[in-house]
Amino acid sequence: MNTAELLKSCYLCKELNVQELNSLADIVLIRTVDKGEILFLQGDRANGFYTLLSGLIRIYKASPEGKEYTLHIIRPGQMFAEAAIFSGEVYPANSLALEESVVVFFAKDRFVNLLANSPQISLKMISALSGFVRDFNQQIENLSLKEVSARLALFLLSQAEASGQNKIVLDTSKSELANSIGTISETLSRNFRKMKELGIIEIDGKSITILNFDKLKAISEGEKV
Amino acid sequence: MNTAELLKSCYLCKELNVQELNSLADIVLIRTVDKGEILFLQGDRANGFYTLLSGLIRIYKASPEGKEYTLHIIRPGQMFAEAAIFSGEVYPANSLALEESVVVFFAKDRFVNLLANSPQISLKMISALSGFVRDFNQQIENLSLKEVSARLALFLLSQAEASGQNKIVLDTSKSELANSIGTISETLSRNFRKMKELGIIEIDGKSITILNFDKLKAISEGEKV
DNA sequence: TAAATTACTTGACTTATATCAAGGTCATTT
DNA sequence: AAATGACCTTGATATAAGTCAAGTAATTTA
Repeated sequence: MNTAELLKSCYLCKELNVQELNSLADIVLIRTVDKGEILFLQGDRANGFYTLLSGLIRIYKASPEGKEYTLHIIRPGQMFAEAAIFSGEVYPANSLALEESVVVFFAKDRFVNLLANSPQISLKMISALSGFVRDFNQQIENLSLKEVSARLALFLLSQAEASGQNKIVLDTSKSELANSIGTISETLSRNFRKMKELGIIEIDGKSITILNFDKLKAISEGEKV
Repeated sequence: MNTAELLKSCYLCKELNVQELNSLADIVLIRTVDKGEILFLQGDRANGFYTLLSGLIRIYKASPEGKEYTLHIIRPGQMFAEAAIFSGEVYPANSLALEESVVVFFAKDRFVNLLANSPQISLKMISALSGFVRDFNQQIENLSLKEVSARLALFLLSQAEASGQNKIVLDTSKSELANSIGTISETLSRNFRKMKELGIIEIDGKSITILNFDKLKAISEGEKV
């Protein structure tokens, strides 16, 4: 895969078109970091920020007494060390690869230059990130719905709404779905069965048909199943 | 409060300094929307995007058959209708104030102009939003820790780490804390008591002192209490 | 200061859901 | 066609946490 294609997987670049991705690709540096390797240390001169393409990075500080504490665990797609580039000239924390990782380095000078010349790119980045902020906010709201049935109902409704159809075809395994709505496959399975028995949905493998939208909506709003 | 101060509460503007906020303030329009009022309709010409300062906005579409469905519920701090400004020239959905709301309108032309002249502002906006994306991601991770004790331990540790002290003073009510870690006050109360009995923490009203960091860490990682 | 309101704690009870264990279904390989 | 393995379903059980109800402590109002 070329650099532009790789970049696309970052939250930051989600809205960019091929041309824009290419102009970004020209100014970044892609680097592989081995498991256990240090990417930068607290106090190192900070000339830019990073995004993570794959792997896992730990950002941590060491207190004067020598105790370490974790500030962030960085997951693929995320940007990190961006605070450094204007709050000061050095990284305020250490970073360590918890797994073999691929990172993208954005040199501050070149990045600012690019933004100055293409405000359209700024706009798209801001927009993309705002969208994620909104979605994650929503997801946090949803996860605090206590019942699995409510979260499942919400998932089904949002899928149906997004496609404009009453038939949903899962694009993941049911275990993954379970995980994404904050439960386990057994519980998901039981919830599906219950809804099926009540005539709310019909299931055939990965395809689910909604038969009773109103009931599903009521469940998503907390009604007992 | 003046416009610049109001703007500061948006995710977008979190990193901006007074001067930058002022230059933004010069190009935006603040508007109050009554409960039940429509801000824009699907198909309306889109010259810019919004952020919400207070209130609650529903973004929804109407299907050809006349059925409505909600795309997003916008909460204070969030940006909305930003997709419109480059994907097309019209808003792709309707927006309705569910409560009396205060919104900020950013005209696209003026905003792009500002970004082009001050790439520093772009950089800070991108950085601020990236930070929120990371934090929310983290919060989603944390909420899916099944045990309340683990979530509470995580909260205590992160507070202590942030302040560098082993004494935490809550800046909210305990009910609010309960809600923010995804439980209710009774359960929180019982968890506090348990930790107190085990000598892990000491509580006096709103101030909590951590006596055993290691144990707390173990609990945050799933150890039974 | 007393009364009243609000916030927190505690106990008894119920329930949703995770866990453990077993069996079934489906697709792919041999 | 039999065998393998991944995924899903189902049942039995245990338990964390929510609900309901009552009491205590803290704060505000009069």
